[in-house]
Amino acid sequence: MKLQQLEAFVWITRLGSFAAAAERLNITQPTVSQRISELEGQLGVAVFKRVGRRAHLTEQGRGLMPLAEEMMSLRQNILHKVANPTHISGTVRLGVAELVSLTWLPQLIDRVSRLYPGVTLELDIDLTENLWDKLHQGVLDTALLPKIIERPSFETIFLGDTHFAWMGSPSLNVPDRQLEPAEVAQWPVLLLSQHSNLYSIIENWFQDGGARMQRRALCNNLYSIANLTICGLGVSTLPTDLYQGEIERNELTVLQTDPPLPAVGYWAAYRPAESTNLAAIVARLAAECTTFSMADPTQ
Amino acid sequence: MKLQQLEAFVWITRLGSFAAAAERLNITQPTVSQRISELEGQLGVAVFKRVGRRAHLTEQGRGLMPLAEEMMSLRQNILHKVANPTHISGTVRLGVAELVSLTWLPQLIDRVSRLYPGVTLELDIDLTENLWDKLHQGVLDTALLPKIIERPSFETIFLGDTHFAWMGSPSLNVPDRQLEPAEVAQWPVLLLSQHSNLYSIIENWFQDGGARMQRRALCNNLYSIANLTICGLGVSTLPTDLYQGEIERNELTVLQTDPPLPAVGYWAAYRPAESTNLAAIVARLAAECTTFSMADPTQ
DNA sequence: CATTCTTACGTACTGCGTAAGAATG
DNA sequence: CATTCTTACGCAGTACGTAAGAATG
Repeated sequence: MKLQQLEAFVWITRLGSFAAAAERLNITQPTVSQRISELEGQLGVAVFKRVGRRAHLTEQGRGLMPLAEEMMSLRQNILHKVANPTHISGTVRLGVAELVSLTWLPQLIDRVSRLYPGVTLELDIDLTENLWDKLHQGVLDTALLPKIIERPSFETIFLGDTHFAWMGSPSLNVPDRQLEPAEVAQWPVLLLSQHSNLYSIIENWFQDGGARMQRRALCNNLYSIANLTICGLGVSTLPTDLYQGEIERNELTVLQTDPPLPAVGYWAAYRPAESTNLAAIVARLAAECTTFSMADPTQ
Repeated sequence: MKLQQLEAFVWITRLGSFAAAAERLNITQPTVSQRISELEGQLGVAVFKRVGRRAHLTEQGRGLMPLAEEMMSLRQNILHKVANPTHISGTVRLGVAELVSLTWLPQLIDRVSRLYPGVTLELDIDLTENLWDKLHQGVLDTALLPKIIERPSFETIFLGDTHFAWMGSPSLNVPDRQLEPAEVAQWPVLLLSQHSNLYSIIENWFQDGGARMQRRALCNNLYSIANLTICGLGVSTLPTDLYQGEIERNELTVLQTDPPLPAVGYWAAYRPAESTNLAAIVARLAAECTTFSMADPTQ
């Protein structure tokens, strides 16, 4: 019996098909078949019943699953507790909300590559909802994103709050006083796509203020939104920390609003019994990066 | 990281040398070296410090040991709980007190080979003390023997009591009444060797009765002692069940003694976290055999 | 100098991917 | 007919044993 066989078994069970497990493990699907048939041969029992083109767990398979998962987590335990970080190698599929990609991500990558030079990060920058979906599907190991609701099937680590403010080009001649939602609504709004977390925050902000926004554009790319804002095409909600430079150079003006925009909490999420607990390592490093950068933003 | 590597590591640590682990695992010593250097390479830390020609655990090695042992026992857990017994294979080194070899052993072998056809038993019939030593050394997986004192490092399963009686040839003209130790001492005694459990029992029996025996012969083989007894060379303590036939055929006579000989409890002993928990399986089967045979001695 | 671990090397085998096949919805 | 698993086959890397070497008590 080999660890690889159990690993294949675990991922087939989690993802529901041999093919999905193969993709997840970066091996071909026939190889997954082979690992399972070897496992079954050595145990002397079938762990999957092949009904049609779908594989379901047999009774024995259901018994095996918790033990195999324990095996996987024990392996990772060994790697954590006794292995030299320099020699840990593997790939972490890291989903990143775009805002994070614009702030802490470079630090995180730097930190990972210094502490775990053998670890490769596969980045996927996407919108919040898509990231959760991919986490569930097992396509991602870890995601850095705003936590909307509790997801009991994942561990989460708090990363930090990000503060947003309405910003616009100085050419908009924004008055230097508190503005209410209805006043902000006089300018067209540049928004992140509906799948994003920020979209619903802004929608609520206007709704609660009894105003209706005029959407100038939806975009799935925050960086582009900032550019469009600088060009004077409308107002948008941007992270204040990130655009401090533009504000000081008078390329962007902050709109003082009442109520202010709520702070957005960001979290690292990962599967608790991750086959590679590199997922957890990266999540923890991410948390370190943000506390670090919040204490000393120049770093 | 592979299970084989951890297995080698565990056995080196238990037995204290690469060579001993190699013998234990039925592989060559260079192969053990290779497995360890691979393990160390993949963990990026040395688990043994090679001081002189002796290998001692490093700090990381000490951390690894409990995790590796847990891994081994988890593997065996899987084999037990989900594997088909017919497909379980391996070798169990079974130490057997000679008395057991003369009574339950054939049943045990039969039972093992019927339930676990893939399992090979390597029998080692020896005296009690030697069996304990070999268990400690890791040469044996399981031993069936009288339990003299508590051995906290082993699990034990009670097998049953065996009753002994003084026996002699009818040619000795044993009187048909209760004999005291001093009277038994008139005949020369045929004894199991000093390393045996029976030896000390008999020595105590005479001592407590205030008598001194005349030792005719010490032998490490109970079967031979029985033969010598039948030939009239002296008296000996033999298991009553086993020699019922000889008694009925008037080849042996039972000496009625006061006090009678104490019953001897037999136990199966094995390492708790045995790398192959086949050790535990065999111990349990042994227990089943004896209860079986005591309920129905014809089987 | 015997014991113990390491290194070197040849061989046999295992495990993977590609490609083709079978089954199913 | 697209999707999913199985089978067949060839190649490459792995893992073992033998043999020789180094170190030590």
